[in-house]
Amino acid sequence: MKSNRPKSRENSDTPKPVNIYDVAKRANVSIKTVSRVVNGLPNVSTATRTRVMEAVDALSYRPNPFARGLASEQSFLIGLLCDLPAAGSGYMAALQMGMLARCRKDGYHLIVESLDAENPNLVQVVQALVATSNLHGVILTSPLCDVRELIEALKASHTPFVRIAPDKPLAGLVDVRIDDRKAAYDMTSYLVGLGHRRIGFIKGPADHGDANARLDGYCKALAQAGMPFIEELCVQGLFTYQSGLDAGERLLSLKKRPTAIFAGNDDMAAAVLATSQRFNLKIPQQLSVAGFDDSLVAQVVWPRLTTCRQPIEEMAKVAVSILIQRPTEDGASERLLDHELVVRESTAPPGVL
Amino acid sequence: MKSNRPKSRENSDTPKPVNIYDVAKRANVSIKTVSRVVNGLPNVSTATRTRVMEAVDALSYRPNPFARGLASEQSFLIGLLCDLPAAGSGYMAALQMGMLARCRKDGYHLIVESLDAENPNLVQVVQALVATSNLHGVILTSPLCDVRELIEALKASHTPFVRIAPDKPLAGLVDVRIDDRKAAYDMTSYLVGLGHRRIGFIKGPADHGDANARLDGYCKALAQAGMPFIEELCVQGLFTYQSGLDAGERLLSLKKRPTAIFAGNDDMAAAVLATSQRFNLKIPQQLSVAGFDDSLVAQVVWPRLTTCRQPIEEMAKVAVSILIQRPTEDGASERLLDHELVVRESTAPPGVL
DNA sequence: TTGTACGCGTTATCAT
DNA sequence: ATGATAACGCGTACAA
Repeated sequence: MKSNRPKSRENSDTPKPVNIYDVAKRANVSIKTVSRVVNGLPNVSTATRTRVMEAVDALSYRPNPFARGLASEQSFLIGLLCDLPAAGSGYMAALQMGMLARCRKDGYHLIVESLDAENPNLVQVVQALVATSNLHGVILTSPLCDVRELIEALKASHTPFVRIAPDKPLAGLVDVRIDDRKAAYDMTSYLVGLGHRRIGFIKGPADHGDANARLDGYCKALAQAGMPFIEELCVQGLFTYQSGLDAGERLLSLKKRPTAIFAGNDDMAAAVLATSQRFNLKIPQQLSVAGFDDSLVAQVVWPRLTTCRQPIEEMAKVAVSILIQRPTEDGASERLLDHELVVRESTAPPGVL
Repeated sequence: MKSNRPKSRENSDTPKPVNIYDVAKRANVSIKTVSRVVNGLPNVSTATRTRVMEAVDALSYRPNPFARGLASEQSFLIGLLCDLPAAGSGYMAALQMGMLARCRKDGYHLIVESLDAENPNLVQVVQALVATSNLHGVILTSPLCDVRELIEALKASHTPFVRIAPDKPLAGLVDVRIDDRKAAYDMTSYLVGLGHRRIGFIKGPADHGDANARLDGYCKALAQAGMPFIEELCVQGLFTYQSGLDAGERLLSLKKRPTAIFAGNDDMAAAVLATSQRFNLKIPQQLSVAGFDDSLVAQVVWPRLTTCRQPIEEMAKVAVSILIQRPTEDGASERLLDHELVVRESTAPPGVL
């Protein structure tokens, strides 16, 4: 016979890569039919289909992802791009959990990549990344999702991507987020409702997505309550614990110190807790503290933090779903998920002693 | 000319997948030569080499990973397998950071997969995973790294893997860890040195790698100090914050309560801090608390935790390095890294008021 | 030092 | 409903 080899290995000292030919032979059909069955395509008689399926798991055959990728441009790989400092946070961990769960459901895998938003040749890095890993889609988190050149590079590479909690909406992009403005508004209103009249606020980094919206919400709530926006009560933070320490110090050193402090995220709120210990302030009797995210720390500190829960895992799942379905090829879209106020022991009416 | 197609696209409405043929043509060489240059193989004159390299980045050519994988069995993918509950911890986050950094250095990518150690068909899941993703190597974390069937499955699949911080050494495996026993011994000795005579201990889950070694170290230190091991002072925990709450409660409810508590990890130590608030105990004046890991929480709580730092990122890097170099094809090996005692504000001599 | 030709395991086209 | 056969892009014996 001619050496027209339908492949298979006999010299088995190496395990035994079962391939589509083996299955075809065993089921007495062509490889194309096997392919159809494996990929759930129509036009196969139920008889052959079952016969093939039997062969498949008799041989415990798995399609080779490389061959598949090479032939079909499908990688089943979702890329998660996150900024270096954020990579270790509870927020990111929760995101990953959600993505993982959703990926698993459809046989996708998650590739994690940490980037440095400050890196001057960030674009190069990303280009190399998408080029060398053939991602099915990419998920961008803060603050990466607001870096213009990065977005342009991604667009140019024709890699679908969705942003989670971006700062500003941008033409033609698809975003997943909560209404940070409304959420911060709710929290501030809650504090006002408690009776607080001097409410401090610790901002997040100016380039950071949700941070600005939260500031807006804070302002709006004050305005609506007929309370003035007091410059000195609104200090800059960076979403890090350390920055929260500094911010807290500044707020608590004020001549007229606030009776409540609303921090832009939980890490900074936890820092305020620590700082108030140094100032010998009892929480919540002498000072109310609120955070944002409902991350792990919110429940680990004492007293536990009143905070605003983002449905982080849910957001992650939605983002992956969008990518998998490859919708809105061009049209922008925005998925707005619900937030939730979580009241714990760190807040109370002012002046209760 | 014959239709022996060196491929390339002219009808460019789709971007333009530059392939090795394009580069070859432009550099006036064969694809084999391009391949050699791209892969840094020898036997290429420096003249041609530079010519090829110019062509490469003139066209900004990137080898197609699928084709490469299909032809060479190289995936450049490292798999990180972690248990579901652990996935969100600071420990895992730190591990990832280290792995990411190391992977990047050699053009590898990190695929994260969360598994449920309790899942009865865990083995199936893992088999499917390695079969469908062609991992270059796999990293196992606690408690997955001590699940026998899992290890057997991995062995059978011929996927190289290394374990991080496993419980027991197993024949023929390669492990990366610190000396948990020694570390716990050091911490306990430190507390003894402070003058504590009743030292509580919160164990980690029995099936969890490092947990048992730490218990051993605790016992050894007591013995060496001529102190008895007191049953009621040693309570079970699960490495979770919640379990720490329970354990702390039990220890602090004792008739003769301990003057110091050494928790198996930081999360549980943080919980003890919270519980002692409820018992109105001043830390460290009335109770010393020590943790383990030096994770983020250790610095976020107040007072900050005295703890034992594991070089987590370093361990991660070492693990990846091992996988990349594919060493010790069969021989076992163990890399022992150094730990470090980090003394902060949560510990002090007993009875100082 | 350099090039030719084939194999890797799929998917897809186009007949049957 | 099913099958022969050509891509897909790269590595690599083997030849030159």
